[in-house]
Amino acid sequence: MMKLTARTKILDAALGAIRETGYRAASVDELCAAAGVAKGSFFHHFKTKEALAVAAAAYWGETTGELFEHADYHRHDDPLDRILAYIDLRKELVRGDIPEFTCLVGTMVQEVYHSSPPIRDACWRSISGHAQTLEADIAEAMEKFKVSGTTPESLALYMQASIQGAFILAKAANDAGAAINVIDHLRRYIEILFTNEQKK
Amino acid sequence: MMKLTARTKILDAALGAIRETGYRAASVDELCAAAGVAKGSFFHHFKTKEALAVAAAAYWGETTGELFEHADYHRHDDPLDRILAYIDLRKELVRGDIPEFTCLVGTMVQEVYHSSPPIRDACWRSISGHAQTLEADIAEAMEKFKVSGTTPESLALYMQASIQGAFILAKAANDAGAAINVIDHLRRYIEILFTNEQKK
DNA sequence: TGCGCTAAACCGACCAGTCGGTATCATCTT
DNA sequence: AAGATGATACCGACTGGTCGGTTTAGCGCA
Repeated sequence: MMKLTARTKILDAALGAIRETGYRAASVDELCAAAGVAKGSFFHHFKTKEALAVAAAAYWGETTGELFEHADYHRHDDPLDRILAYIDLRKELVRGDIPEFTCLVGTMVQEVYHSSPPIRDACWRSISGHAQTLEADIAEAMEKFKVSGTTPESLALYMQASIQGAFILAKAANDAGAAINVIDHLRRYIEILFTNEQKK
Repeated sequence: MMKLTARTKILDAALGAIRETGYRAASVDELCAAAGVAKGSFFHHFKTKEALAVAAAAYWGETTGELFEHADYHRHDDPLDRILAYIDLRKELVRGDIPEFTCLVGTMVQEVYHSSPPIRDACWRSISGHAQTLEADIAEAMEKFKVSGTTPESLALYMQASIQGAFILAKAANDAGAAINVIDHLRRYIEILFTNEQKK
């Protein structure tokens, strides 16, 4: 079990606050209050607010990584089924309020890509790292269904882009349904991409 | 020709600054300096910074709306060709530095969807308004190629989501190529969605 | 006694927004 | 024609408050 130290309490608070209000608007004082720690503890554990953001991006990558690692979708024998089950899982995760299902690093990187390269790179590590976990299944499916004209890396990143775009639409429309609609199209793309090519 | 008043100078400065650094980080003083106007003028034209953001989202919708309205892709006879040419145009627009081709409202809405409903709604009007300009072509193509299982609105919004996701990846990877890769997949989806269904 | 950690007062920089004032110009009055 | 009026555009010093970050004093456990 994870220790409930000040550090992890601050990280958990950061995840929630940044997903709600963004990086700049989430003040250190606010984070400390939400985490139930004093400001001194914050700067004891993180040299700067920027360092917290980098740590939060890594923390996000770890926690979500575990979620997907232990998910059921890996159980399917067919690689395409695994990919589609992954998409179904992403769709299922779109539940509750918007800050609860949207992506920390996708939110953060828009704000800081220009002003903070360290945070930007940490966000990219999280996104691309997650995308990489899909590449083996995609490679296997591409071979099995004789799909060419792209690469597992390229397709995995496209899936992440669609999902990130789904979150933007959900936020703008203030409606989770907008995200669901996007994920349904992503599923359809994958489906026909792998089943269509065979008919040629 | 547009009058070069303080108001439009501020709006133009806001477009650039917000796309670079985000809404919160773009301070009023900074915007005034970039626009070459005094702070008093800013608050003469916009009651609050939030009001500027709402106006900027509308202004963004107008200027980009004109760009697409007068673009060449409408000339194709075939509706599918028009859609694909639209995607090709979006791909061509991915040039130069990242702040120059990314979307103002997509950037802004992530930051403010929770804290400012007026800005959020203005962003949604811009996104959904642009998506609507694609619906007629999509409807025509769906009928011509006998595609069912979705709606023009749904597909138009998916296209916007993919493009927004493309921008997020480009920002995170600090590489416009990441956006190109996404748009290529979007094109492939549209292509096989309309040409595959016929073979069934 | 010493050390990892926490607490809260504190600091300068910067923030959005205010306010008193000037410049310009079209309209009305005489 | 000349002067008065009022609306609009613009200016920049100023304010109260918040920001990230520092400092100093103390707590709990070895």
